[in-house]
Amino acid sequence: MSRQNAQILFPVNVPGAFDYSVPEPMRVERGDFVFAPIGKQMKLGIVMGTKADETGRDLKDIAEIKSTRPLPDPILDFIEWVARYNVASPGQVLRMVLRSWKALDPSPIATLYEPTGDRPLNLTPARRAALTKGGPFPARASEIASRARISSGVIKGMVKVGLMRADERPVDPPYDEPDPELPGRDLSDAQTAAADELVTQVRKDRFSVSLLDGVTGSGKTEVYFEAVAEALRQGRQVMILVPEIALTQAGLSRFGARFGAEPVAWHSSITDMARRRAWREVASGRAKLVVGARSALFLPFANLGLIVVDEEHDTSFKQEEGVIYNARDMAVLRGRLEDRPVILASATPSLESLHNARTGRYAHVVLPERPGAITLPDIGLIDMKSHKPEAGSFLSGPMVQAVAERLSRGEQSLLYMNRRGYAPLILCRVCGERLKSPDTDSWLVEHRATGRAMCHLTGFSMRMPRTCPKCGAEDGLTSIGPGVERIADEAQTHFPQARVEILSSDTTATPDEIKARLGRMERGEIDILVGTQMVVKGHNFPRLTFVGVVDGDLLMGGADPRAGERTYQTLVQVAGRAGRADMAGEAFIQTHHPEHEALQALVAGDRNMFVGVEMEMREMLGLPPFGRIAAVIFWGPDLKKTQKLAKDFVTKAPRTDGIEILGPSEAPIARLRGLYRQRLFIRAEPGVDLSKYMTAWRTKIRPPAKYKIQIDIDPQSFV
DNA sequence: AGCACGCCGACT
DNA sequence: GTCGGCGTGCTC
Repeated sequence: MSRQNAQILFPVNVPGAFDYSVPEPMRVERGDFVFAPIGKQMKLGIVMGTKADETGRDLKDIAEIKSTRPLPDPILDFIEWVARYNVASPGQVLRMVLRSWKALDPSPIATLYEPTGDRPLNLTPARRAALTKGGPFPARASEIASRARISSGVIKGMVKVGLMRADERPVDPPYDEPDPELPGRDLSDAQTAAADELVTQVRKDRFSVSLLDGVTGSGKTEVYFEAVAEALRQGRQVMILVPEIALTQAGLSRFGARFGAEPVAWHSSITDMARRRAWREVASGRAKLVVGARSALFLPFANLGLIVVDEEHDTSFKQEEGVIYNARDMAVLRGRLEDRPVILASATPSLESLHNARTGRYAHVVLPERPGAITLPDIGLIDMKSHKPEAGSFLSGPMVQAVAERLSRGEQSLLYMNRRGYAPLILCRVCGERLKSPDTDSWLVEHRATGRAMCHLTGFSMRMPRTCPKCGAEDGLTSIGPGVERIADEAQTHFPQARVEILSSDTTATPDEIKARLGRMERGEIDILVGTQMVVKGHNFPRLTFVGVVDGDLLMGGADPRAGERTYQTLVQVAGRAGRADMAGEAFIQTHHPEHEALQALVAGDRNMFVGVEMEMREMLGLPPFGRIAAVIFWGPDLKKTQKLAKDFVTKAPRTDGIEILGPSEAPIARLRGLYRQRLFIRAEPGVDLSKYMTAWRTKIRPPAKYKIQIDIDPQSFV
């Protein structure tokens, strides 16, 4: 038998896999974890393929095979496809998969302690503290000690006298198994029919995509739970992707209630220990139900049975840094490579998914409104041209009137303002200076609650200055435009006796505060809640009967072709907060463009009308889903040279039919963290392999040091 | 990613 | 005169 050669992919940013020689008697196969020397270091890599050694090319030897189960074939394919599709290196994608590869080793063993249950009356204070404040058990002595503020010697002493039990156990125990046989909520006939359709797809056990399309309150979650239950019954694992914001304890407990066990949560801010445990249990196939943010896509499921993307239209599924990808699209890709069904669920599906459903590529499972259940409130538009508030105010007469009515009836109002802080612009009346973030073309936002001026893009923050930093004028700085804080102030001025609170994802608010605020809102202890995007999702406030959208135009204007779609989706979700229980709801949207089709469709409660107009526009312009778009951003420290890089790049464009180049031009945020930014759009006709085209193009030019070319396939953000 | 080589500022 | 700052390039 001849010596084996192996292609090894390392989790580093190199163009592809490297060739190594496999010393006999070692044999490797695709998916094996190996250690091999790369440069001066020994690194973990994955065998992507093997072949017999031909010409004795001088290759380094693989050092060691790790005796763990190999990565399954579908995820290896997935790594290569994701890299190719998004014009990234496979090594970067592998890095996302191997985030917690240390979990391959057996779980570390630790001595864990738990109370025996014995509770004599005459406990010393330290021992009592260990039992009452030391939990949850079992835990390491050091954890119990720090929670109970005692020394760990106390715990050892308690073992001796039989108050605690010590056990050698794996630190990463398996999770509780979800139980698919627990009864779900009662489903209506329409829901049962939809659930049956999804269950049928799961039973087929093959790749398929179903778009589960149902208005807020139609019970989408309960319906796809049936498909989840079916996959669990088959003994398979289920991956559920949700927008980051939905990964709250409240969001997860819905799953716990249905399946009798909390799902495994995966997102960017879990602890290292939780991450390692989750990765290990997912890779072994023991973790059955995983609910995660977009990065959960890269978990190495051993036995995947179903993928669900909840709120599939949500923009937070787009990763904008590092490897740029759209998790919704990659979820469909993963489903195809795993040959398993995918469910995309939304009350306001993306136009791309709707198009795929209409052309028959996706199954379209539509949930009608539940009879008797109140869904969308009555929606009215307030034309701000005829209902102009006085200067420095932002709530129109009809809006204030609507809130006043709710107050007098003891009902709640929600004012939606998708801008954090007090005012988005600080302007000097004397010299006209606009306060900006250092080295960045982005205004500083005034935050009165903290007395600071902050950049929401770079995280820069400073004490709110008293004098103009440019001309030194005192009292020249004015706050321009509204943020949630300012709207809350204005509401409080109108209604001094009302209980007004703010809900925004701000640095000042801890998760506990936010939870407490939501609780107060649910219990009716708040009259007027002023909130950002954060209030949009999933909360049910039974006494909320009025939603006021302060600025219905925020997302419109500008050159973003998805603005209309996003406005529509956001407004449907916001308006849907009102009147979910048995009280009728009403929503007002303040706008300068009441004629806009997104708003007209909203008032008419006619999604098809909006979708029709929007699709026509997209088709005419050759935009997705009727064509494909890529964006290229050029970054560099010198404006002229960055412009030149962009122009040179354009001259190197491979000549192909069906490609149109738009630009280059200055990016909307023309300078960020000291770097200038130029931007280019590429529009491709449907038949063109845009990823392949961009890859070929990218290899033709090498940016000078400190200059960067970033490619974004299917951009969502036009900033 | 991480390691080495490289070319310019503050130390004995 | 050297130590070391991190900017740049390379790893089968």
